[in-house]
Amino acid sequence: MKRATINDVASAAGVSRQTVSRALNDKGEIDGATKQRVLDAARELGYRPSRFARGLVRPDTTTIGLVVPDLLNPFFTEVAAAALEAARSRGWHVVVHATADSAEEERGTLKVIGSQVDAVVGYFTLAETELDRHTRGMPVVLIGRDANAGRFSSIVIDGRQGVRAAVDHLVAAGHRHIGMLDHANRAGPSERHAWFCEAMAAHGLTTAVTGAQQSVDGGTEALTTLLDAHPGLTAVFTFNDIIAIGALRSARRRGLKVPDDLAVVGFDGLQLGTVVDPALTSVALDTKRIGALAVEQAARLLDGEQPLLGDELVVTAALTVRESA
Amino acid sequence: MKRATINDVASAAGVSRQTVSRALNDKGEIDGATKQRVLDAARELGYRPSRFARGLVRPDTTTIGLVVPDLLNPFFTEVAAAALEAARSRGWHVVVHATADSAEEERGTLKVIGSQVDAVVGYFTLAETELDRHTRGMPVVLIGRDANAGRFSSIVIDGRQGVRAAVDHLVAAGHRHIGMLDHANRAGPSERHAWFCEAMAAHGLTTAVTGAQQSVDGGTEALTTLLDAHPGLTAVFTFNDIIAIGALRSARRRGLKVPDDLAVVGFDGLQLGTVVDPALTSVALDTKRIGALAVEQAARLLDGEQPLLGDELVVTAALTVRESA
DNA sequence: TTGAAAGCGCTACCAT
DNA sequence: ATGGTAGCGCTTTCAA
Repeated sequence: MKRATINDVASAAGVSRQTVSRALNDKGEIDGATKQRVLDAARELGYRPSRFARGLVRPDTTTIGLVVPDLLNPFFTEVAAAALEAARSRGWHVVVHATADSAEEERGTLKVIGSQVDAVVGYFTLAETELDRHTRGMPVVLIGRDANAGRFSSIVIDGRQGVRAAVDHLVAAGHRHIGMLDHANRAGPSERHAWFCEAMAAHGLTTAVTGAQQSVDGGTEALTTLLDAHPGLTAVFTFNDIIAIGALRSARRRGLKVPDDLAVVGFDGLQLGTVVDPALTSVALDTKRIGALAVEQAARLLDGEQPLLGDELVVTAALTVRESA
Repeated sequence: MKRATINDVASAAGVSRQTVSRALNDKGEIDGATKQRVLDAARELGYRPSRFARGLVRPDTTTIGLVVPDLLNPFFTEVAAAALEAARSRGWHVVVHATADSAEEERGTLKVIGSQVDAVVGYFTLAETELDRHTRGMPVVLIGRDANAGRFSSIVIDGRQGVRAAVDHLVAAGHRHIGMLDHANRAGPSERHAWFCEAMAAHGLTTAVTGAQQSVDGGTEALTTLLDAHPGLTAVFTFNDIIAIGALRSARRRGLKVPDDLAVVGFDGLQLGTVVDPALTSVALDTKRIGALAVEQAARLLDGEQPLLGDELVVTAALTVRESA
């Protein structure tokens, strides 16, 4: 069944389109009875004005697509909340999509989103060529990808300093045997792993690594695996706070006191880290800044202004010392 | 500066509109050189096709507005994730707005969202008359409001059974002095408070209540206040899990063992409750169902199908016993 | 108070 | 391979 249009309502009510428009938009200059008749006809037909036809005539509204892997992961939620706020302050709309870290979902999202938004902001794992194909000409701001060379802008996450500070902190506390719980769901070790190794190497230390699923349970399991293989470890650095919280739980189950028997340092600096006991020490990212920066860059791209470049797009991490290390 | 249209590109490239359209949409039947010329002109002018004009011509896309108070509260995030998923499976788009629990923001959201979405789903505190005024004729599905009488549908949260089960559970464990940490940020006690009192009364018990801000810190403070005033309490029921987690922390700081010295029961059943120690016992709401149901009802309203009615819109709560009680 | 006509930007269809 | 024409559904002049 086709949707009723303004013309259907007009003929049903025995008036012209513009009269319908007047009735629906509470314009003056219309007879009370006529108005009522039109309203009734509209309800009768289940008429709803077309957003598109309206948008075509009315002043522009900007809508951006925000793409995150998973809204249940607090990190992405914090970024999303920040992006939403930044968009709101500009009077923009935000369409949110979750891709579950799947390339297939990313493609689907882009296809669906393509003609519905003015710009896309968010997390993608797709290759640039494919991204390009699906977003022809639309401004795209990536987060956490080193892609400022090509067609895309990217908010770059630089955790090198922060991770270095974390390792320094651990070493200063006397730790020499520090392991890492990296992520496990993609090909190869993470950038965070590289930063960690670099920092360790600066102290002349080596390390042991285990991959963990990106969930609390994943962290719990992974720490068990890691400690079974390397019982001498006195500290662990994790890919993110979620995994760290799992590690905390695992340590507790083994009867290890944190931070005395085992120090734990996460990455992300989630607010969530303050509700666990002991509160999580973490290499903190400014999630607000990430979201706001991404939207800001999208705005510049949309307005044809000078886009942010190089350092302006970099978000650095800083060590937040709480209780777990 | 006005946005470039397809006509601008056409004249710049010295071709007709349709040729521009072909070039941009990768249609065949176009000379390679021409296509390149058009693409160059488009980039030159910063041309981006109008979503609205496209939408007008292409098959309809449904977009709904999802309104939540706060994306940083995991409860709403869980509901939002479920709604997103339900929408995705229908090929719908979801525009997300956060209102920060402010009536002013709600109004702003409705105004902005009004002509941009096909239906609105979510949390509102605005009076029905005002909601009506801002949403003229658009389907609206409220969550957690008893509004199925008027123009609006609402997903009703019925925690009576669940709260009753929680109190039964506590009483069976020997508790007689059970307090409550209610919310504090609105006028009057909550419905959850009423359910709680009712369940207590069924056991011939009375209770003591303190209001808490809806945050972890709020819960921490409130439990301190409550216990200072009523040192004899051996258990507390809280408005939600966030507050309960704050209470857990407060108990720990007082040196109280949970659940031995103080049992704690939350409300919401968040996944977050499993990462704290002890894991939180909670009256659990099926957040997935809430989100899915709200979208389902929106779908029926949009399609003019028979909407869900009465019991079909009710989501009940069930006690999830973990470690804290 | 109401209606007729124009046009928003785009794509589909039919010519050429 | 390219262009002309029509029309998507709506609002906004301008007349009546």
